[in-house]
Amino acid sequence: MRYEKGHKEATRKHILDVASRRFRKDGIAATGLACIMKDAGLTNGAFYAHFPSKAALVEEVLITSLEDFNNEFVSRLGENVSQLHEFIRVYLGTEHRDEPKSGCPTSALVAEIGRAPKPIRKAYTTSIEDFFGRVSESMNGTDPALARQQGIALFALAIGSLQLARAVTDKQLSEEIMQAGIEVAIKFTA
Amino acid sequence: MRYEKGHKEATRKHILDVASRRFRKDGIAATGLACIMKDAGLTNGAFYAHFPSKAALVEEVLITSLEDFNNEFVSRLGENVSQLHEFIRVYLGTEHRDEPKSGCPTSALVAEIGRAPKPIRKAYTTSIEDFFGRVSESMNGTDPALARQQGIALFALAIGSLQLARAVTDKQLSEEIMQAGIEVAIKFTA
DNA sequence: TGTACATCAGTGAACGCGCGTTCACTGATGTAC
DNA sequence: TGTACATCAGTGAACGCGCGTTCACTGATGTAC
Repeated sequence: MRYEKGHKEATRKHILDVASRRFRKDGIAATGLACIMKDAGLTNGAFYAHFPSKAALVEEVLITSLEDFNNEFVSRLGENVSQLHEFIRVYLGTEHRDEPKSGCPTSALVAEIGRAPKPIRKAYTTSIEDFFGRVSESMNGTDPALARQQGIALFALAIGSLQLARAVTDKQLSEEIMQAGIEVAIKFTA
Repeated sequence: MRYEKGHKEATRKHILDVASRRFRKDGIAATGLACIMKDAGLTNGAFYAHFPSKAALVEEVLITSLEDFNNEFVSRLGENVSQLHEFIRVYLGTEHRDEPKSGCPTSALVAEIGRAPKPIRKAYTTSIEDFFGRVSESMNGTDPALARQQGIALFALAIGSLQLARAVTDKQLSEEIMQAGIEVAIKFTA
């Protein structure tokens, strides 16, 4: 997050990083450009030297943050199932639940993406399709079609559980939701 | 949706209905009061004769729409598993995917609820806790703790799948996501 | 029965505010002769 | 080496607009004598 003013490409990347965290924390619609630029240590007007509009920023944030997440996700997966189980435990853990700003972009933003204009939804579709491909590849098994189906459903289970765990105020219920997601996911892929 | 002006209680209910649909369609943050009141066939100022603030409206909308959905959900469930499977097929169907405004409030709003002020999150927690209780009751089986765990995970899988299916632009991928959710859910509860 | 007043739901203009966006400008750095 | 000008990233005030909210008002209905 430390960066020097003056180098345009670095500033652009910096704005993307700041916006990506803000969007995941507060939502896209609820995050203003002024607030992003202030967080980035810049003034309002500088934004339009880097992006043509808020919509363009959103699109690029989604592409880059999903790519980053995909890379991190796939790097943690390997050939054996225990690595997948370990990942699910981290995904449905209190740290990830309590830090949406540095967490999975899909769980934070998927509903808003569903309501967004087509270019944004298209950018998301490309990224998630890539993700599904990588996940199903990493899931070993004789039947690749089944691996893909299980990969998709497991991801849906994970984002649904995380969102529920984030929404409820009761800590015990929140833990229970995450635990249910973990155990059912593990049972199903065992 | 037909209603007569002049009876305060009916107008209040009407505003709640209209707001509930708008929130599910466009999101809470993105929906303005002026737009809700216009949809309801009333003028701006009338709002504050019924609700003290937008936050109060949101809270009440969540309570009532979740209650309505719970009632509909539970009424469709019975003692046998095939009814549960039938419900999942409807939940993860094209009609529900394409009509969020009359669909499940959780799948549309859970992420925004997670970011909302505590009173709103508390209202949601009460409703969803009630829902989990009813679902686990309706799932027959010897072990009630297991029924509850499966009920929670199944719901998480359903909302996650629906949100993903709504977000992607590729129709085929969207169908595939819903199908994966249905098949995994059925396999798991068979 | 007719008149006077109270009640009540809803009207519509206005408020301050923050939004996304624009633009004339500043000040540091690079280049040319 | 010094001077003149171009380039470039970023500044900060301003734009129109729609937001949530307020409030003086209207007009229909209910109540009292």
